[in-house]
Amino acid sequence: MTSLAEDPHLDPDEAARQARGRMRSAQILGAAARLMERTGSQAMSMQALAEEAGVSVGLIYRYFGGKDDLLFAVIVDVLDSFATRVPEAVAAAKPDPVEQLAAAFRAYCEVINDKRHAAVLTYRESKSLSDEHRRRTKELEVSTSDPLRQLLRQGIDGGLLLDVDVDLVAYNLLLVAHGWALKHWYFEHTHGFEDYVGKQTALALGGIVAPRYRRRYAHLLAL
Amino acid sequence: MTSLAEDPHLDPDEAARQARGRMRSAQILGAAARLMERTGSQAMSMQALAEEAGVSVGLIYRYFGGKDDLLFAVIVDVLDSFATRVPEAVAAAKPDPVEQLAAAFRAYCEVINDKRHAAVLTYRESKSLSDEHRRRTKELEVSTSDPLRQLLRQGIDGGLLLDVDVDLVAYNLLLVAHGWALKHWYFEHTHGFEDYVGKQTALALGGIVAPRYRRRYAHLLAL
Amino acid sequence: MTSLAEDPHLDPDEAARQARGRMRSAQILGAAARLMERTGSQAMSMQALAEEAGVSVGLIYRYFGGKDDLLFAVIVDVLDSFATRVPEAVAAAKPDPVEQLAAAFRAYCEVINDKRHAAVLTYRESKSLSDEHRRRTKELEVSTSDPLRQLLRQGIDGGLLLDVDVDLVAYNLLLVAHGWALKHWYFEHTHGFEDYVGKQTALALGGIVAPRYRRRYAHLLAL
Amino acid sequence: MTSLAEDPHLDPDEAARQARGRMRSAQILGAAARLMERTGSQAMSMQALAEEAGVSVGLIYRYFGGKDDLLFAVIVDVLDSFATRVPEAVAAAKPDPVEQLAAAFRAYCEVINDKRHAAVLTYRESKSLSDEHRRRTKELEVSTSDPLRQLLRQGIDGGLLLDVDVDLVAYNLLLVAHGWALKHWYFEHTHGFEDYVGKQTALALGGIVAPRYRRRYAHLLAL
DNA sequence: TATGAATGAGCCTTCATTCAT
DNA sequence: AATGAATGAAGGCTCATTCAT
Repeated sequence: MTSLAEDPHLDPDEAARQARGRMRSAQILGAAARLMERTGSQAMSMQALAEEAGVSVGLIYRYFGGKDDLLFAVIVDVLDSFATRVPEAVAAAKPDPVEQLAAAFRAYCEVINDKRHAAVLTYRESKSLSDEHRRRTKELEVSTSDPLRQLLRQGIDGGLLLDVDVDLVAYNLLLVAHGWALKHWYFEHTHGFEDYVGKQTALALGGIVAPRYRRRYAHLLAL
Repeated sequence: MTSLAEDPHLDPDEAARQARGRMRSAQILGAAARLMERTGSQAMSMQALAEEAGVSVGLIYRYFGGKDDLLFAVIVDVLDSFATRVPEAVAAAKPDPVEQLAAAFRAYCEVINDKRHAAVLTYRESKSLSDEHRRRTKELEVSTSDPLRQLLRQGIDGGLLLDVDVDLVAYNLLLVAHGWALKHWYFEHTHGFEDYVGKQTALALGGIVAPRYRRRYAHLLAL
Repeated sequence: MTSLAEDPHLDPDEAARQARGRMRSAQILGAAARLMERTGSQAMSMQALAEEAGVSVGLIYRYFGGKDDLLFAVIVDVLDSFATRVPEAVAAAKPDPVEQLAAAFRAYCEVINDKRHAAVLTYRESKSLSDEHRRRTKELEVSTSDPLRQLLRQGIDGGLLLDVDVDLVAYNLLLVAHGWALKHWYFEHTHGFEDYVGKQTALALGGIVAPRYRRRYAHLLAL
Repeated sequence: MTSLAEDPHLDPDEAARQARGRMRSAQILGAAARLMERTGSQAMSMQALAEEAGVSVGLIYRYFGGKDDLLFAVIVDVLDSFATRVPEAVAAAKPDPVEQLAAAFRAYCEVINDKRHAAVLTYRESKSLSDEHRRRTKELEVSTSDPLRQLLRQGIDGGLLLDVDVDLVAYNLLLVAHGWALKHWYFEHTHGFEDYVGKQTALALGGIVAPRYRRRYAHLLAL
């Protein structure tokens, strides 16, 4: 009921309980993402989810407020992954805006590939969210795309990129990254994931890298 | 549902009846698209649809087989518009693959703008379709994107465009066209429709027009 | 549940345990009465009761057989108070049937005032009891009202009271005593408890005291 | 949907529909009162009600907003009967406050006897009502008891009755009237309805009729 | 053609009860 | 003695679909 800030020195029982709780959450969340992707969030019945997750119906309600919160939690889980892994990828890339942009885009795609089931929900199920949840989702989406916008801005300011509409290009990159999940069933047979990311990177950068720097980024622009 | 080519020799009563029938269909279809866009197809109740359309529940079942058929009909209605208006736009454009490509893309965007409510359903509600309907929807989508692929192929063969992956670029163009409907609530405040189409055309072509022809298409590439 | 007369020779540990047990019982029983009065016994969830009582759900089941037994225990607790305190009040009053009747009535009212939460349950929740529990409740209610009937009979036999229907008058007195709990929210602002008891005593006796003895009981009959 | 004030000249179809609607309402309301009395309103399941009423579950929701509204409707139905039949009885009685008081009390008892199932609900189920419904119920109860208070006031002003607490006596009369429903299972074997009403009238009036007028109302005061 | 009353299967959610710790 | 995670049956309610008028 009352839970102090998680203290690692808490008694072991409490720690074990929390660990089991997190496991349960993940177990249910994963099952929910799978089912929602398969049939849509509205068509997913809680009984079906219980079966897929291997728990009882009642237990789902101990961990999540209800169907709405569950959808929200699945979406937040993806957006959180973006918030974690994209900055990591940027930090690991060469200290160059364009290289970092490519790395960020790849990171978006990788998260989407990892959480393919959940990623499409952002696009498909936003109407099923409550007003409050929709608002918070939009906030997260915006802040999630911030790295892209910052790098684009840096590239433009440094003369590496043409003076494009930053918001629009960032939106396109996200759209294309989600495109892998949306038509995954189609592309995984014709293109592999690496192929998809490489070609999309080349297409996207091809339209915005300043001509004089095209040679420098030839490894990214090669079709 | 199945309507053979109308017989011009039908008696006048029959003609009037068919006209009223088509009007009823459109009336219901429009209301359905609006409601589905507002809340998702699953959340739309047939009783709510009846009210929105200004008819009784029973009547909907006289014109459409059921809820599934209704969703399918709404989607087919959009895809039909593509099939009609894109070729028209191509025929009306200058006889140049790149010009025609731009015209086709604009036509896609215009249809999506006109039927914004219904357009998003293609992305959002495909999982709600029956297997048979989903199969036919995919078929239509593929044939719908044929003009793009043909024009890209022509442009590449004529040396006007770089040797890009035709399927991928066509997919991107459709993705971006639908992007207008998906984030319409966001862009309509920052970019107008014309702005959106112009900039997206420039971005897309900027990445694929062969360098030596960039000047010829400067009016399309201007950011 | 079943508690034999405690053995005074029990070891001290056992005694302490029993004491804690009784405290727990009272703690849970009080919380149950409060919650039941607030929302009805059916609407009271065992988890809510656990929270209100400050114990775990499991513990409730160690002390009470289940929800049904709990309701029964709450009701029995009130009826037990009647069985204890009414005879005490009668014994403490002057040795006169009418004085004792007034004292008994006052005692009923006092118990009801003390256990207002639980008292209404007798009226409101009898339908929620199992057949067996309902039977035993009725038995207790009847024996609970015995003092009233006996005193009325004595008064009539001694010529102090008119020859009224003993059962009916006893029933009325109980009804009016419970009336304090039923409309407590209303009367506590217009009449105080003392006012209520005094006036009701006067009204009830006013209708049944033999005319020739009205002066003797003027202190009870004054409106 | 839009229903003008009921016009007797409305087309016959509409009239027939309204008639059937009222029949359905009564059919469901009666079944609800029976079941609620038998097991309590909370324990009554909507499926059980549907079966008892001989309709489908869904239909209940066409006529009543839900379980809450149903309970409220049942209670209002009783209170409405009071509002109708008590004034009628007063008007039909001799033009004398005490005679009219007795007639009013009898009318209360008769309504309660007729709608025994529903009458107890006022006492038992008030906690199951929503705040708004409880407020409106209380309003109705107060106005329902107005005739009693008025007649008592008249009797006192005319010197026919002792100067008793009007609110309290009115409350007692209602309590005793409901007492017939509350312990009906007990009294119907020992007293008949007529016996109950007669004796209660005598008891109640016996305590409040001014001594000098006791002979005039001997027919009401005879035990 | 058109209506809308009626149906009932199925869904989300709650909660009494159990049991491993 | 005490906890609370876990279960699953049951209930309120919705809504796609039918059919008499």
